Amino acid sequence: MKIGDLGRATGTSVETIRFYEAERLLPAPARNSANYRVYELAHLERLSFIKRSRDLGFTLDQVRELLRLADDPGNSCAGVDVITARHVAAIDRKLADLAALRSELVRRLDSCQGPTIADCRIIEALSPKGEAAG
Amino acid sequence: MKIGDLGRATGTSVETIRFYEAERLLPAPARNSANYRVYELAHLERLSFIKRSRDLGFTLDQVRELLRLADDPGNSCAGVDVITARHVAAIDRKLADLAALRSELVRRLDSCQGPTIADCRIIEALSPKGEAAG
DNA sequence: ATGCACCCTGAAGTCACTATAGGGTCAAGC
DNA sequence: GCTTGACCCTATAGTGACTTCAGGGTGCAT
Repeated sequence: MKIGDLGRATGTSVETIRFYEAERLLPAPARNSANYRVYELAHLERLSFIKRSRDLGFTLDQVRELLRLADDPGNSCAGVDVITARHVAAIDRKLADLAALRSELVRRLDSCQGPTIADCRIIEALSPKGEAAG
Repeated sequence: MKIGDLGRATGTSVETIRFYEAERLLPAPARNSANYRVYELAHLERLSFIKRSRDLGFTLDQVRELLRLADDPGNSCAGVDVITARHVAAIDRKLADLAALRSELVRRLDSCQGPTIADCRIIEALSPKGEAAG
């Protein structure tokens, strides 16, 4: 299996696969006579794991840790739970931040009286002189 | 007003102010005999505008556009509304993505039976062989 | 022989800063 | 007058997770 096949099979770009190899997330595969990378099933499985983890928003460092834990079936599951729970907490913070941000923006959009910048409540709210309107 | 004063007045770091100057978001101020930057009220107002916009999650390119629009009071307010509405839409997408992500993670956390990696439903769900569990 | 899709490496670009190295300025205190 | 410490300066590199680019090699069909 060549790098393009692996990319199609996992939904990962060729460049990203090479990047993961440089980052030591994915072991360097064998090369054929043309110096092309030749991947085995194990690579496909490992890259799938990485892809799923990334799709779930884990950072590469978290993925590294998850891979390390997953590599030994005798490890305690607690480490995985901690990483996941922390990640959920981080997502909760982001959700709260974004929701606050959104309501602020919508409030400004709704109050915009236009038609020109001179009357625009959004610009007014962003400008220091528009403090009272913010 | 020196760069440190401006930073304290707006809640921006000195490095960020210099960065904004290099990015031409903030005009280069006059210098005193010691080659220190000397800021006027106009700089304070412009940096406040930038800071508020950034706090609302606008990208620097969006801030640039908002500044351009804000600079002419005769401009139509519509441009500002479009930028803001697009930003709200982008936030909505992010909120939906994060919410989906969160429920996925929580589902996996809840179903984790532990105690070891061998029984861990999270790792199982991330692994290709655990497809049926995901 | 030509075209095209695919592969290779190494380096630079993205975003919005942040940090670091290596210096200069200025007021206060001894 | 000398040091200490807070502030200022420039230029450069680092962050995360890729993406893009330059410049080339390979393999197969026409």
